[in-house]
Amino acid sequence: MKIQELADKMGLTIHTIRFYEKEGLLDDRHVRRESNNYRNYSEEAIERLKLIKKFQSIGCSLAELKEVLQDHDANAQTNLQIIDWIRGKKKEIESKKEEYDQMLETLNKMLEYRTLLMDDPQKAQEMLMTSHASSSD
Amino acid sequence: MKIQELADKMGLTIHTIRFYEKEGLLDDRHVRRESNNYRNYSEEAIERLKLIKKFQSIGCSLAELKEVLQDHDANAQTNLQIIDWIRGKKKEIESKKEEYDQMLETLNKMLEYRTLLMDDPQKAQEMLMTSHASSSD
DNA sequence: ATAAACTATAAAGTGAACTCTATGGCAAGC
DNA sequence: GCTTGCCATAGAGTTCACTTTATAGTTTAT
Repeated sequence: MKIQELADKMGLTIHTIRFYEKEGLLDDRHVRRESNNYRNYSEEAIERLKLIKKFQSIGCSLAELKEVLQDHDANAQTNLQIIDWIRGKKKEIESKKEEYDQMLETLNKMLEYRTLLMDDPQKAQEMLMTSHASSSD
Repeated sequence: MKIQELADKMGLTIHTIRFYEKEGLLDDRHVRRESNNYRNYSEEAIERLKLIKKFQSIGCSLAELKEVLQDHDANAQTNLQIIDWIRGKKKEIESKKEEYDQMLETLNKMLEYRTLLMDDPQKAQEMLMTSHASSSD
């Protein structure tokens, strides 16, 4: 598979894919070269890019990913470090989920205030006086 | 309250606080000037910075925040837009939470694989053959 | 009264993650 | 065989959110 095809499949630009390669996020399990020097991507490349996207969406940096996506032929020390990293990430994600729950509460209060502001500005003003649950503190 | 005191309270640098002001995230409810031109922060500044931090932690850009934290003296049109924004954010957060749940599953599988790799590399290898739930796609 | 510690502004610098530009080689259709 | 389009590299440019630097005025302690 050539670069444009992969880019289309993944919703990325060819620039981004080459950029990831340059950053060491892809290796020869994912890209090889044809005789004309064109890049040729394997199916594993798709899985790798999906994994990158997934990790990115939870706030991992590319540098972090580079470490953790290393092949398992790395030494045991690295393996232990990766286990630590995974445990740390799990905790991060769990506390992030709690943060999100709080945020939903905040957004609900904001919505209540803004809706009231449309219907009855007088009452909205009163709401501001008694609590501080708006976007206008 | 002077800028250093606020910075200490909020765990920010004075540079960051001035930067937020320049970006329009603070107004005269939060900062005024003393006769010597020093900034003087109100208690509302603390609440505002807390809100900024909260929104930032769920991935809002400062530009986005500037829009949504505007005072309620904006017109009704703006108010409607803000209500839309809040609704959109709620959906975003809810789907983000689902993503996080999936991610936790992925991490658990990675952890299982990496742990097995320490104890019994042979079996870990077999695991790779039957499923694709590792960092080594 | 002088040093230190704090305040101010304006502007340049940084790092992450792209994104784009310039330049040129290959390939497929007419 | 020429145009169009995809591929290559190298390097410059962009955006965001700070962060640092340079320069200078103000306040506080000794």
